[in-house]
Amino acid sequence: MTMKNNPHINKALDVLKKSPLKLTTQRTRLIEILFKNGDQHFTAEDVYKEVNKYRYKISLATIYNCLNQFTKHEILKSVRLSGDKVYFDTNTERHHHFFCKSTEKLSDIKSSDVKISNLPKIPRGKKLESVEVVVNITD
Amino acid sequence: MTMKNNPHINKALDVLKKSPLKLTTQRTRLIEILFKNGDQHFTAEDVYKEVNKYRYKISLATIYNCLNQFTKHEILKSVRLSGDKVYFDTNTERHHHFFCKSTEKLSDIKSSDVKISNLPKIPRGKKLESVEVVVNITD
DNA sequence: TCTTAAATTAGAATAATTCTAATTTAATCT
DNA sequence: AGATTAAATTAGAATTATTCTAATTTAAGA
Ligand SMILES: [Mn+2]
Ligand SMILES: [Mn+2]
Ligand SMILES: [Zn+2]
Ligand SMILES: [Zn+2]
Repeated sequence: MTMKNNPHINKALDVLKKSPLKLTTQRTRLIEILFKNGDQHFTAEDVYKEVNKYRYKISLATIYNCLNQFTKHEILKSVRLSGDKVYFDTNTERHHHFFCKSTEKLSDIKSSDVKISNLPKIPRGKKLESVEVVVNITD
Repeated sequence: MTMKNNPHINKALDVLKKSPLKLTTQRTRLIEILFKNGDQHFTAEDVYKEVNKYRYKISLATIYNCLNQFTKHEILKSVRLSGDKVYFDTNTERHHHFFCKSTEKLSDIKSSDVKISNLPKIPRGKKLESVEVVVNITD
């Protein structure tokens, strides 16, 4: 009875099932672990450590493969910011972040909570892709 | 008569002279090259390639050392964003950026050109360090 | 000119991520 | 169910940006 019917997990598993990706043991296990507590931010290394606390082991290569595939299929979102590591985010909506330089942890800022005005026009010939706001904080 | 009295170069050299850093041939040369065209954004590797087009060679280790020291002494500013490489910026004022994912080039957005309102309050116990806006664009 | 702390350098080390190529497995097809 | 095969998993090697090490050189002051 290990935490059945968690809506975050089920939603992510549904997206996986509707994608062309195969439903493997590793992918199912990863989704169960990553989504069990709702919105989270983590690096590949975080996931590797967390996953391998359990009896079932997953290789680091597979963790990278899965996180990247999940991102491509919008089960996760990747967040790249100051620092060398890529963060993955269970929140795939458009939103912004606090980043604490002391703890190296991200937290969400709802897109609707920030109003950006007066943005200069996009350079000629280019098109807008996204606007990312990072609010850096410290302890 | 190699481009004497360029105000950008002179300003940067002045900051260097007022700092505790020694005035070496390599540092002077770097400042002459980096500041000759006003505001620029570049990676260490960019600088390495550019510098070594001239007869006077500077090692990659020295380029990293200098760029980092310059940043510490506010001759340059570092900009870290999506992607693995650190960018250095001759504009040390607070400002924001366009980042073109196709060309991997940065361009400036004046801080005063962007109005950010409704930012949620900083998490308890933390203090604000900076707000960075990156407008991602493509060709 | 002498002294010495700081700077430069080549090359080794590191760290996050991707790649390679061998093996296993999920899903489909008799 | 058993056979087939493209996709997935994996260990370990490779890659890339950056930092470190330790030997040598140099700037700046006495
Ligand atoms: Mn969240
Ligand atoms: Mn600029
Ligand atoms: Zn988030
Ligand atoms: Zn800039």
